[in-house]
Amino acid sequence: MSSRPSLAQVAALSGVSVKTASRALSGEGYVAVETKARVQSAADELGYRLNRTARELRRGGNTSTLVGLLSGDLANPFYSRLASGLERELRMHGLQLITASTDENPEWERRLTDSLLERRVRGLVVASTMAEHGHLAAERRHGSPFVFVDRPPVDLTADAVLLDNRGGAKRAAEHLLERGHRRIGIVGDLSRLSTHQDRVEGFAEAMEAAGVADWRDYLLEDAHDVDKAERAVRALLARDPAPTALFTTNNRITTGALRAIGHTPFAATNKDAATHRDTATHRNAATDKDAATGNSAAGNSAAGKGTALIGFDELDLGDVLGVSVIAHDPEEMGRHAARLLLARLDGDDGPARRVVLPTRLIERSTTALT
Amino acid sequence: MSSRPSLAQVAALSGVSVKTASRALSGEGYVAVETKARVQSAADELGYRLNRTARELRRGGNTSTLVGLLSGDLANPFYSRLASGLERELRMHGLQLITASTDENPEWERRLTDSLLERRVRGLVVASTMAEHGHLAAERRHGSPFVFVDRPPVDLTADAVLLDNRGGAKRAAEHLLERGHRRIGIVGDLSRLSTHQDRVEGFAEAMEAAGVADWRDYLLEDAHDVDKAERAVRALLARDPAPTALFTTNNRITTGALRAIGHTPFAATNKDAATHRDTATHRNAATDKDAATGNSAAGNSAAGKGTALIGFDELDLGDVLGVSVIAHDPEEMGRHAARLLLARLDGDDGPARRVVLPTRLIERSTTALT
DNA sequence: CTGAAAGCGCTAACAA
DNA sequence: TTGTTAGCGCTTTCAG
Repeated sequence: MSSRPSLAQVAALSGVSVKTASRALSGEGYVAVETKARVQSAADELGYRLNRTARELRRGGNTSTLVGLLSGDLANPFYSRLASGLERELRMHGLQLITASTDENPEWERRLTDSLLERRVRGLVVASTMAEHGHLAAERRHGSPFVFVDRPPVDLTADAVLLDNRGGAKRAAEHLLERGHRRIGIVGDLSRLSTHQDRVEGFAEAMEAAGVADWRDYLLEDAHDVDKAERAVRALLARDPAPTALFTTNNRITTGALRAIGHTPFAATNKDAATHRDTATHRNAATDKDAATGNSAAGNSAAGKGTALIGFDELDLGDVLGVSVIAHDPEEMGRHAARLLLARLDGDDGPARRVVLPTRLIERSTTALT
Repeated sequence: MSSRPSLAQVAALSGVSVKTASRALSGEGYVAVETKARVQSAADELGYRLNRTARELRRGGNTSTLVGLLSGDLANPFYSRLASGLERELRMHGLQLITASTDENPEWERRLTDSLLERRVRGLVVASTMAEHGHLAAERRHGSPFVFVDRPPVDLTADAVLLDNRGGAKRAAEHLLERGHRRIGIVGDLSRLSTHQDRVEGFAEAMEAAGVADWRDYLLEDAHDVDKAERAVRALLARDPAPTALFTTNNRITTGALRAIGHTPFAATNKDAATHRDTATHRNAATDKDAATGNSAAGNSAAGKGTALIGFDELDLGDVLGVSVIAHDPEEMGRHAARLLLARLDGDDGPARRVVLPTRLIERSTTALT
């Protein structure tokens, strides 16, 4: 627990001035080889390690190598893949990522933003959950570049990497309409999120163009987690008349829907049940053998089995399961964000850029013609 | 792009000393309400923001609020869920997570570890990919607590949160053996990883207890990504005699195996193909309609369709797909790591602790009796 | 309640 | 090639 050795101690031990020690260790040059070796071994002996924060303080201004990322929750594959793409790209340029989860809570987002800025991050990538961003206007003047991802800035001009939400959702609806569906349920995330609104809009556009005026009857919103989504879908399928198809507007809702619909490959022998979902519950390495009691998937399969489904976001096992989706590339979004940021750090002071990434329809068995 | 205002500038503008400004803004007290208000408004006017690195430098020692996490790749759900659990727990205690991906490359790990230590992180959580950790012994004496996750430290005493890899793998093998399987293929990750070795050991124990001596004939290792795993499984199934069951030792290998085996729910109508896997490829929002050409999943279904399968790690849609797994809770591992770290930061200097988290068998349709 | 001086660990600027 | 001095932005210490 002895406190860390400083450069001064290394200098003392090797009998040189602090500055010489600094030069020797930071590879600045202009140090006799012999001196350098002596300093090096003194450093090793003491277990010396540069204090990067002190260096950055002295060097002043923009020398931090930290980039902040604010997003909903890393456990969501969309965010984690975004983070992965971003981190890798930054790492290649000597920058490090510091992540903070907001849990889609504006208050947390505000607090964490402050905290990252106090830490003098070099830039900030944010999948914002806030309604507006005027409060960041002052920051921009102080030279911290922001890149918005997934959701655009409101009341603020800044770079952004977005998805073609509207187009993707429209395509999803068209795909279902082409297959003859008219009563199409749509289950969405938090209604305040712009991504949600855009997806509903795109959906609406296709539906109205097809002359389906009452599509709102089958709209369910604010299904923010898998369980809520499962319940929402179940409720939707219980309607009379029931929808013949579903559009789920993100990966978690699609997961919930799949559970509700019971698109299980081997329904007859499937022994899995709702109790298995909570992997947080540990039961001492015991064997779980649930009989079919309370098996929600099987239980409802009669109701939803024939229901067509298409989801926004690709799923990890989407290909194996055969789920039709509107796919896009979260890693690419992260890489793009990194590139925009790096350009700013490189001195680019042009007008704010907005990149819109495409989506594509992947047609699989959940929307196959019967 | 004007540089950030410092406390001195706030002090100047409000006509007080630097120290008074400091007191006013950091809520230290002993400031006249009126003075405090004046300083506050000056700070607002200038857009002042505390420089936390300067504060930490001055306060000395262990005042950083940063905790580092080193792991393979956030895009892997195991790591991202671990990170999520860790981050949330730390956040509740005012600490922030800084993540770095090693891509299972020891060289990167070493470099990133150095970098994090130079940043004076308060502690380090590491899913190490290195063969030994003796080089960190010096660090421990300087008061930076390490917590190893998933894989234990080698040549170093430190806290660790591990899985019951051996027990879980043994249980998997027993489960298959109980169902009458004898020729069981086992596909594993990088053979140098201790987790892999432990899982193979557990598997071996059960196999040998059951009198299956030649299990190694069906062992394939170093299938580190989904594609490699898919190919490995395909090769295994092409053997004569082919294995009747498979044990895949992590989530990515299981994914690859599912693709190879083609456990698709609607095989007859499944239109998905290998080309869809690369979501990195964007094709301008176009519709992908692949005919069954080159559909690897369907193509091999004849070979592997009847093959039983159990995987280590839960899968996102494992319940819907009906895949039997040895499950555990990555978030819990993260939370545990946080707790161990927090205890150390709180002054706990007892002997190194080792937590072993249980696994549990979830029996689903891929190992159902036919 | 307020302030002046010193210093955290490091490096820029300027000497020698 | 090496050393000295000053100072990054903040807080501690000690006086007012």
